[in-house]
Amino acid sequence: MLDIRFVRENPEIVKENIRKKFQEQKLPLVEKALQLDAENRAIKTEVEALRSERNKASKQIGALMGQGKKEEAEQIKEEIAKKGTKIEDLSKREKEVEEELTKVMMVIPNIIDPSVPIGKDDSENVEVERFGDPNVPDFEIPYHTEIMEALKGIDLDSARKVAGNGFYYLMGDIARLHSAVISYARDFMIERGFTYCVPPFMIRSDVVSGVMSFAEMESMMYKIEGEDLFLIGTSEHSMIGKFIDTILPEKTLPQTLTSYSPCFRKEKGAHGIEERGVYRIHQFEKQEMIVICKPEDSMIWFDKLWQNTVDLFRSLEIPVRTLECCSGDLADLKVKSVDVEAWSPRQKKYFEVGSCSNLGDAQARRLKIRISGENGKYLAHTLNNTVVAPPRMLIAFLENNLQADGSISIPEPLRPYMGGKEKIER
RNA sequence: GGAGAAGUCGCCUAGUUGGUCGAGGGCGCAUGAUUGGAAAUCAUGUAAACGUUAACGCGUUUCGAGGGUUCGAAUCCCUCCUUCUCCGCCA
Repeated sequence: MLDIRFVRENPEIVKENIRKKFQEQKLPLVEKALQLDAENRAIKTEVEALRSERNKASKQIGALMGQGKKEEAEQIKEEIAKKGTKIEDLSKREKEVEEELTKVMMVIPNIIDPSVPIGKDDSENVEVERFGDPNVPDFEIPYHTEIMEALKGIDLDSARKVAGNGFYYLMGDIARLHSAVISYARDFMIERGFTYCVPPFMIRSDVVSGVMSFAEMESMMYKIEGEDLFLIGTSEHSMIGKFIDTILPEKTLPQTLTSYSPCFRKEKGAHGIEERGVYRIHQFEKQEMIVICKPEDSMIWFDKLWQNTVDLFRSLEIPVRTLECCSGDLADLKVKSVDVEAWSPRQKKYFEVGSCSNLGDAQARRLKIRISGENGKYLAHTLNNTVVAPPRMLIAFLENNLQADGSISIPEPLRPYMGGKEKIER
């Protein structure tokens, strides 16, 4: 969500930004916002003048009543009553206009960073850098569920009976590996100075609309029946929500947090649930990192954040690359975003295992997350990034660590979390 | 889940027969005076959002949130949220 003042002063920049994101259908919204803004201010001027008049008169009545001059007071009362309906009408209109304006402002996309490549959709995302050699072994790598099943590590049939498609039972050493990865990732981030946090797994609707766009909400969030609660799609939601309506002193920044949570997603729309496996599912677990910082620091933090994920995967010998999200693929709230992708020796291509985003002040404006400093108060910047989401990362892990004999070698750093095991065998 | 109490300007607190209360006091903080310097003391100032203005300023709204009654609500009514105490239940 942009600042209405920015739109007022820079309508052409806002329009150009919409064009860059290939959302031409939203161009008329800019004019609409400007018109609603003008109307809003005109109404405010008028209604506030009327209210001012009424307030003065009310004070007069108070004074007269105090002096016992009832008749004079009654006279003024009548005069005010006549104007009352006009104030009411205007107030009503004021509210309508404000609501409409907010609605429009909610769907005008955030201004993207100048460094974001221009492109229509995900096919035009740009590879930035590769880390590690994408190796392909000389034996065949099966589909990840087959690797897991061979190790008695997954039961999708039971999961379908119990919860339906898009759920899983992880079993035995694979389940343990899953927990090991989460624990390892947690400690990895704690060592880098992040504060560990376990947040609420459900959040209220006002937080939901503060942290994501309406479109996202529709396609992602599960609502609890009969309650004003939603299951979180990622701990970013409750972690950024943690700062709703707060003014942070400058010296408390940056806030760097790493959080664990299960994540629940409808996955409605574009992709849907994959038929077999744990690539795209309704429920998974994730270690996340978020940063709240001063606006001038957000790009520095952006680079530090994705680097953390790259380092984590590299510490487990998994080749990765970074892929920059092009303008058309960038969610409306985001200023810049880069995906971390892991190498799949089976598919001989990279696939997404994490996403790092700089939201600028968009979430901060919706949630009123501000910073107080020497030069007054201003909106914070918010960022988030995946440390690791184990079910999906296990695909990369298993494919890259599979041995010719069907066993899985466990990289050194993970062994303490696996009871010292060096490999998982059939 | 049941019964009761409460939510005021960074913190503590005054304010319940509705009217000079957007709100008094204390602490904290800022500036100035005093001092060789500090402490102490004294003085002044100290919420946010929005509108308007070149600016000083002026105005509107906000006393947990949202509605209502009224010319006028921190004060009365309704709904919700949160906290505390007691009881019940339960990882």
